[in-house]
Amino acid sequence: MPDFFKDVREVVALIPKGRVSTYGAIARFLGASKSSRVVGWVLNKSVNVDQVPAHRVVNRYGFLSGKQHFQTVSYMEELLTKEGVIIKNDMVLNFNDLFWDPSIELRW
DNA sequence: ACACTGACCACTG
DNA sequence: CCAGTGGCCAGTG
Repeated sequence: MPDFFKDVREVVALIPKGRVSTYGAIARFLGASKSSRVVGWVLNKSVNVDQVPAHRVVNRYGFLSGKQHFQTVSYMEELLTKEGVIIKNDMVLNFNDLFWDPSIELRW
């Protein structure tokens, strides 16, 4: 298993319940060599991995761009709603407040 | 080896 | 303030 798989999953696993992060934020945190596309791709391959809360990762506008890749198209929204995140028209409400940026939150 | 495809994003005009 | 564009990089055919 390539390292970046582990890296991405590690960061995603750190996103607190009820918060969301973005592909770009994770990519930047992992280093300039990583692209946000690759982050999305890793999550795509991680759908079946329970330990990775892929539903907490959205694009920079708070849009649920990955919902189509879950078991059902409403599953991502269900999970987030269950955690207290309100979704309206596939968008995270109050996204700015819920946004969790690893390069800020994980700064030692 | 080559071209194309993404759960993306920053920059430009 | 937009829409367009180009870079990003791993996988797939």
